[in-house]
Amino acid sequence: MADTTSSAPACDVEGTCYCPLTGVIDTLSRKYAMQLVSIIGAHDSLRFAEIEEHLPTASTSTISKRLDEFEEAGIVSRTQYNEIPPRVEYALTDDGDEVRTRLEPLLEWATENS
Amino acid sequence: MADTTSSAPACDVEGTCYCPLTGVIDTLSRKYAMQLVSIIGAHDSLRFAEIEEHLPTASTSTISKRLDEFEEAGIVSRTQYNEIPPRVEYALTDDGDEVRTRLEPLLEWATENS
DNA sequence: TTCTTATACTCCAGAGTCCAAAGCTATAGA
DNA sequence: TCTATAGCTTTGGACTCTGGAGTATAAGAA
Repeated sequence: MADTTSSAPACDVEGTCYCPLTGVIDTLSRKYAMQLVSIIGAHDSLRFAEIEEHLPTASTSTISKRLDEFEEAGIVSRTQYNEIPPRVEYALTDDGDEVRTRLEPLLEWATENS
Repeated sequence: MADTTSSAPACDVEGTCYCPLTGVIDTLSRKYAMQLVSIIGAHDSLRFAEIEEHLPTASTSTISKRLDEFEEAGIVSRTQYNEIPPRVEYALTDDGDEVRTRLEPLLEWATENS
C-alpha cells in the first residue's frame, strides 16, 4: 500500500484484459477438452462410444464430464433417442463450431511440433 | 467384438488425429495457462509480480507452476538478474509466440462471448 | 542494532479433479 | 436364466489446485 495505484483495477494492457475470462476458456482449460471439441467437430455427429474410440487415453467418466460441461457452456448439443439399447448423439452447436474454427490452427501446430 | 474393425487403431479421421497429443496442448490444458501465454505475449517481457497483477484470480503458486511448465515446454524463457532484491524476467520464446498467435483469435472470441 | 521493505518464489494442508473398473438401466436373443 | 448392447454413474485412490505463511537477501529507517 504505497501510493494511489494501490487499488487500481490492474490489467489495463493496451485495451484488452483476460483476467477473469470465465466461460468458454475455463471449459477448454481442462484435460482433453480441446481435443474433444476438435474430434466432435470433425464429424457431423458422434455417439459416446465413438468419441471414446477417438480419445482412448481419456477415461469414460472424464469424457462424460467434459460433455456435460460442453453442453452447459452451449458448445455441444446432445440428442437422445429413446430406443433400446439407448442411442445418444453429440454435435457441435454454432458456438461450438466457432470455437473449433479458432482452435484448429493451434492443434495443428501442436501436432506438428510434438 | 463384432467384425474385423475390432482392433483398428481408431482415429483415422480424414487424415488427422489428435488422440495422444502430448506436449504443448497438455501444457495449455491447465488452469490459467492460455491466459498466461496471452498476458506474457502482450509485453516484451514481464516480472513475476506484474504477471500476478494481470491475473489476480490465480494464486502465486499456480502461476509459479505454470511458468515452470512453460519453460519446460520451451514456450517461455526466464532471465534472472543477480541483483538485490532479485529480478527475474519472463518472455515468450519464438515457439511461445507461435502458440500465442494461434491462441489469440480464440481468446478474443471467448472474451466477446462471456 | 533491530525493524521494515522489497522481490520472487517454495512449502503446506485441504479441497477439488482424474483414473480404471464395476455397476446400472432396459430389452432382445440363446 | 444368462449374455450382450449403449450410455452412462459410482467408487476409492492418486494426482492437482488453492490461499496463506515462510524463506533469502540487503538497503534504509527507528
